Amino acid sequence: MSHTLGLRQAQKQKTRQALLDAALALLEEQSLSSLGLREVTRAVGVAPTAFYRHFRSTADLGVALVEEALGSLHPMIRTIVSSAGESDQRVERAVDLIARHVETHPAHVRFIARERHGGVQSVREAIQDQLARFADEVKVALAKDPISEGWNDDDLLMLANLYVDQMLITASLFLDVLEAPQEERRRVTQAANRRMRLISIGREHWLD
Amino acid sequence: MSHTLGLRQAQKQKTRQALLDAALALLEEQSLSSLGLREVTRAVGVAPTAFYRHFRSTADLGVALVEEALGSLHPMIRTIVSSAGESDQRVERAVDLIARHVETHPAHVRFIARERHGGVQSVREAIQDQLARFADEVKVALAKDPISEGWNDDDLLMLANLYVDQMLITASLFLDVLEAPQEERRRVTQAANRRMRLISIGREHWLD
DNA sequence: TGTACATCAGTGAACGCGCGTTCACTGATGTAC
DNA sequence: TGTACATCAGTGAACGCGCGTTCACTGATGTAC
Repeated sequence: MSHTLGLRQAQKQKTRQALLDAALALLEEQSLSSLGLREVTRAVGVAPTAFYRHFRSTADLGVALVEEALGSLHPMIRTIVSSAGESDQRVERAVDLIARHVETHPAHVRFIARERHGGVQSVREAIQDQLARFADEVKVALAKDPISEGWNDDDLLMLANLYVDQMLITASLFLDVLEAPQEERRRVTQAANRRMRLISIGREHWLD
Repeated sequence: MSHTLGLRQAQKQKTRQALLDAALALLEEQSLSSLGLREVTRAVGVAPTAFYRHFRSTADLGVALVEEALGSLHPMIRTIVSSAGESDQRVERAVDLIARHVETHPAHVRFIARERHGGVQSVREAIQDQLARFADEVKVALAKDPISEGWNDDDLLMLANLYVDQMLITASLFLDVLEAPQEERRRVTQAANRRMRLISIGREHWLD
C-alpha cells in the first residue's frame, strides 16, 4: 500500500491549491505587487487568517506560482529541442507547441511575462533562476546537434538564451491575440515562424 | 519676443514634472498598479489633492511616463539604424549606445520593461503603441539599406520587430548588471554583441 | 476496538493605519479697463 | 500705472473603507496505548 496523504494533509493541499488558483486568476488584471491577501482569501471563501497557514505573504505565494508555471514548461522545452527533422519543420513545430501551451495555460504565461520584470524581487529572482535552467537545458540539447560542431561554450549559451527569450516573446505575442479572429492569430504564427527561421539561418552560418 | 509660459503655468509644469520624477523613482521598487497617489505627493511635498490638478489617476500619470521614457528613445533609434560601416562595427556601436542609454536613464528603462507586460491596461497600450512606431521607423530605415533588396514588406517588419525586441532585452540585461563589476558588464556586452551578430548573419542569408 | 490526549487548519473579532476622493477654502497670478 | 475682478494651483479637514497582522479559539483529524 502506498502512503496516502491523510485527510488533514489532503485538505490542506486543496486549500493551498485553491489559493494559488484564485491568485492566478486575480493576477490576470493586476500585478503581484498590488495583490492583496484578503482579495485572495475572499475569492476562495476562507478567512483572511487562513492565508498564513500556507504562505508568509503574497510574495511567497508568487514564488510558488513561478514553480507551478515554469515547472510545467520543462516537458515542453524538452519536446521542442529534442524534435528531429528539417529546420523549417522544427521551427513550425516549436511555434505550434508554444501556441498550444499559451492556449492551455494563458494565466501562467501572463503571470511569467508580467512578473519577469515586475515589482517583487523574490519573484523576479525565482523566474530568472528557472529561465537560466531552461537556457542550460537548451544549451545541452544544442550541443548534441551536429550543426553545433565547432561552437564554443559561450556561443552555445548565447544561442540558448536567445531561444528562451524568443520563446517568451512568442508566447506573449500569442497571449495578445488569444481572443482575436483566427486570421490575426495566423499572422502572429507566421511572423513568429519567420523570426525563428531567421535565427536558424544565423545559426547555420555562424561559423562561416 | 517669444511667448514665455507665465509664472502660473511655469510653476504648474514644475510641480507636474516633480510628480513624474517622484513616481519614476518610486517605481524602481514596485509596479505601477500598486503605486499610490499619496505616496507620490508625499515624496514631492505637496498635498494629496494637488495630484488631481495634473493627473486623473496614477494610471494617467503612467501614460505620461511612457511618453517621457520612449519619447527620449526616438533619437537613439535613429542614430542606431542610420549608422554606417561594417556589419560587426554597427552591431557594437548599437549595443554600446544601448548600454549608455541604460546608464543615463535606468529608471526609464526599468519602467518600460516592467510595465510593458504590467497590470495597467492603458499603460501597456501606450507602450505597445510607441514600440510599434519604433518598429515602423526601423523598418523604413532597413528598407533603405542595400542588404534589404528583394525583401518583402512582411519580412522587413518582422526583422524590425525582432530588432526592437532585441533592443529591449539588451537594455534589460544591462539594467541587471548596472551595479555589477566591470568584468560582468563586459560579459553582458559581449553576449549582446553575439546575439545581434547572429541576427545580422541571419539577415544576410535570408534570401539564400 | 476504545479511550485519552495532541496536533493544527481554519475561525472571527479586534487593532491601528493609509488609502482615494470630496469639498469649501486661500491667495498669488492674470486680465480688462 | 492703478484698480477691480476672475482664474485656478495648491490646501487641509473630513469621510468611509479595506488593508495586513495579532490573538485566543474550535473542532476535526491523528496518535499512543
